[in-house]
Amino acid sequence: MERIYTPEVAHHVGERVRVAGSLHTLRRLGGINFLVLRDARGTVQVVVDTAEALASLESLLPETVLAVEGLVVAEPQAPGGIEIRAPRFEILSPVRAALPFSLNKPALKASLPVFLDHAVVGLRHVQRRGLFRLSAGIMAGFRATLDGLGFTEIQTPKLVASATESGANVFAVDYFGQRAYLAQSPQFYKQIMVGVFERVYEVGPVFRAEPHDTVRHINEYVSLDAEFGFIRDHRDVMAVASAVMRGILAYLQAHYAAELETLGVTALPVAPAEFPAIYFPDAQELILQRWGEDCRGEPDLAPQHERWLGEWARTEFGSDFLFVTGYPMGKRPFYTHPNPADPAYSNSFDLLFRGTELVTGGQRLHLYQDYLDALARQGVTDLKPFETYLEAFKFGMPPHGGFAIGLERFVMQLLGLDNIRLGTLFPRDLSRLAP
RNA sequence: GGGGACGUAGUGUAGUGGUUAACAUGUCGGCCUGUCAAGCCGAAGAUCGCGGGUUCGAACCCCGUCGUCCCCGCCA
Repeated sequence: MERIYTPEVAHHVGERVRVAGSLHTLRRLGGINFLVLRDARGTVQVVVDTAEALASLESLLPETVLAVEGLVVAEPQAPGGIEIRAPRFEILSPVRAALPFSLNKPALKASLPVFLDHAVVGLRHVQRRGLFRLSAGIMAGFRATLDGLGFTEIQTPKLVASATESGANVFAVDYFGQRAYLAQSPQFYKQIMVGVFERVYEVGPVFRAEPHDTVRHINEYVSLDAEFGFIRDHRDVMAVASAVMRGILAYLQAHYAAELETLGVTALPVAPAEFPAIYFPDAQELILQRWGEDCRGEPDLAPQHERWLGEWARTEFGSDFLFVTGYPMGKRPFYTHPNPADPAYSNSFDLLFRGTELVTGGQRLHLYQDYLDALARQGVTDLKPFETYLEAFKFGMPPHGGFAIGLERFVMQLLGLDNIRLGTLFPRDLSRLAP
């Protein structure tokens, strides 16, 4: 008999069906017992009321993998109004060891380190599983939105020869006796590919060797990158970035309602047709006026400043999103395009989502000579590591720009997680390289 | 890299100097024919992270050490 998924069982009342999955829970009441079987899509109750059937489950613990054949019966007392009776069990993979923590309770009760140590089974919990389904939905929504805008998906190398993009620390690896690095971003390659496809995006891992230890940093994360040509300036990039955010949220609403419900998300973030934006120096002025902290002249915003600005966007514009534009040039990588009217500031932006930096982007330089000048200003004398990168500009690149979204941070802010590690399948941090 | 807090059964917690370290959950055994966080009865399970010190006496106080978490810097 062909196996069906648990949500389909309801369509087979009066028939015998075969379902397969994990033993979620077995409630033994004596003469009647209820086994709940969990598969990838849901759960179904199986009534076990004969000694033989019960004996076939003897000494099996939760997470035992089994197949069940039985008769589907409509029963008002059953969860979902449906249950399987007169079952025959086929044990596919018996479990006789107790789990480190219960997976069959509504809320998973394990501390963060315990959960992470046992993530291989902990991820099976319905809520954790739903969270990572949602994460898949964010990637799918990102792709769907950009596909609709004429972008081409690319995959660029994660093993790279030079680690010269910015100040961020990189992981060095041995590459057949040569020094190589794990890519800290696809920046160079995605720009190069604008010369090929004009509009590109990439979903892939990036590696940061920063020894930071906070609730919103990990050392390997998934970056949702986009880059495209023939822009006027960074405002065109912001328009696409906000369209992507709205596109992702709409995609979740359309295709991931069940996961959102499982995770208790009753309302999606407020993403207005046009996201509010504030110019970097104006943001600092606002912080002084509203919260009395003078950070004018500082090259960057501190996390507290971002939280304040997030509140402000919420109360002032009813938006969960806020662009901060024009970060000082000194704080941005060399490929950043300056503001022609105010060259100390850049044509770049951050997008704050509920008061945390979620997206960084901007207009890039596109003229060959500008790159040579920018690198010289950075004190770079050896252009050799930049050779392949610069070659693209030598042979003509359109005005372009792009942005990158941190996937796990998006999940974290969307679901109000306390720690980004909860939004990462197998997080890599200062002390965690396994599982 | 700088600062702060916390380490107690498998798991989550209580216990702030005094016999046998408590509760919930999980596990094991028993009862139970409508459970859905099942219920009731019983059992096992902790050298209180590790090492040293103070004390008649330490889970508790002190020092060291290891581990974990949080904040800042930095970033997505």
